[in-house]
Amino acid sequence: MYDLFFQKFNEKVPLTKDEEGFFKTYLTPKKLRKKQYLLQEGDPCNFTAFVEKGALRSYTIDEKGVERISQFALEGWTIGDLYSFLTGEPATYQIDALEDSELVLISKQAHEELLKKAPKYETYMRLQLTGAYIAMQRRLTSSISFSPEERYIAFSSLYPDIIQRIPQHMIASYLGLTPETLSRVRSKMTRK
Amino acid sequence: MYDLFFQKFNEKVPLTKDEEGFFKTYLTPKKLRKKQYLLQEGDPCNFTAFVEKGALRSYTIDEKGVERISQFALEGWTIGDLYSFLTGEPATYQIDALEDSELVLISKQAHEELLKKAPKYETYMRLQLTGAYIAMQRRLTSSISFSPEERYIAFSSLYPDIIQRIPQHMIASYLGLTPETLSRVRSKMTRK
DNA sequence: ATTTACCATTGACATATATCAATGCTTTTT
DNA sequence: AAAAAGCATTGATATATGTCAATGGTAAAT
Repeated sequence: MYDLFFQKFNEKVPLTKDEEGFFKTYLTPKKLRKKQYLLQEGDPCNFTAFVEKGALRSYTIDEKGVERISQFALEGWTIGDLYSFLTGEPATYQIDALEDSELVLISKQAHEELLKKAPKYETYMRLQLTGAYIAMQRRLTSSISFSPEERYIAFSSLYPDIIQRIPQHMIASYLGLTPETLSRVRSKMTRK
Repeated sequence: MYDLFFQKFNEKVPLTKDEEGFFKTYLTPKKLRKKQYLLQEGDPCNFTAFVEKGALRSYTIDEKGVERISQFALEGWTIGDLYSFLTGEPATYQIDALEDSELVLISKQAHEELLKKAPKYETYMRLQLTGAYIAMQRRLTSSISFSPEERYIAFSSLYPDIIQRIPQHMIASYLGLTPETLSRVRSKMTRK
């Protein structure tokens, strides 16, 4: 049930079996059907979710009803609304399942207790955040400096598994393009 | 010399005077003249720099010689190339001073020792990173979803001090615009 | 004090991307 | 099995932004 979670955790911070057992008491499993919400806009996000199986996305909807996807999460990734999680403010993102999924949740309460009781958890969190920060910086640079075609190419080579599993118009949304533009970019690429 | 550094540190993680004294032994002061480099592309970034006084920027230069500013840092901010700092890889960013500046450096070596010896330092780092992550997420959303005018307005209200002190064409670069476009956006705004 | 570098603005024009609309295909729902 | 929904593609057109070039002002360097 928590296999992948502990595999990833151990890659960052090695744990003994006893420690794993201790951590397990703070984790909550959750299953989600495709299209089901994990988090609705306006609710406070009182968890982070690790994806054992499946695929999710976080996104906003603007005044015109256009979806803006801010993040995908496949197996081994973590997803949530960090700002809301840390501040208790209502979430600005919505999260739902793109496929039937199995998650491992860490509630805000568990998070706070673990920070107090388990130094290894704080280290894990720091490393998680570091990775997320670097990935986001790369994406920001890409968004500001690169053309749609360059962004799509970079995305494809970084996340080939997402290209396989996720509808193209969602990738367009993630890249900040219209579906039409992405379609044209792709057709221009294959013609080359 | 380290006044602002410890003020900000204490806001995140309170320290006793003794602890401050302990931390001080790991810090290095540095002064920089306007236009001087703190970090050149290709050198590994073996420090993070806290700005006591002055202003800096980090940026890349693309094949065409165009500067892309990725970050500004005024008093109380921290700047560096986190990826390079953590991995030891050559830096992808350059950093230089926009005004005469006074910095507090934490070397990579100091960073690693502090992580081992001072749990409060790890907490401080985690909180720093969390804040940086949230700020970057906001900026990314802004970059993908908002028009140049909206981006400029958001930036102005978030960082009025930067608007005051930094040349406009650098703000354009940060926002991912040409200087001409930013100029026109501004003139359209005032005409309203 | 003079010269030089830096900077913001404006105009004319080119180009990339969005928007609106229609079509056919595939998958899901009933 | 039929209907509906979701999706990718393509065309025509509009709009926003970039590019190139010129100007005048201001601050910095000599």
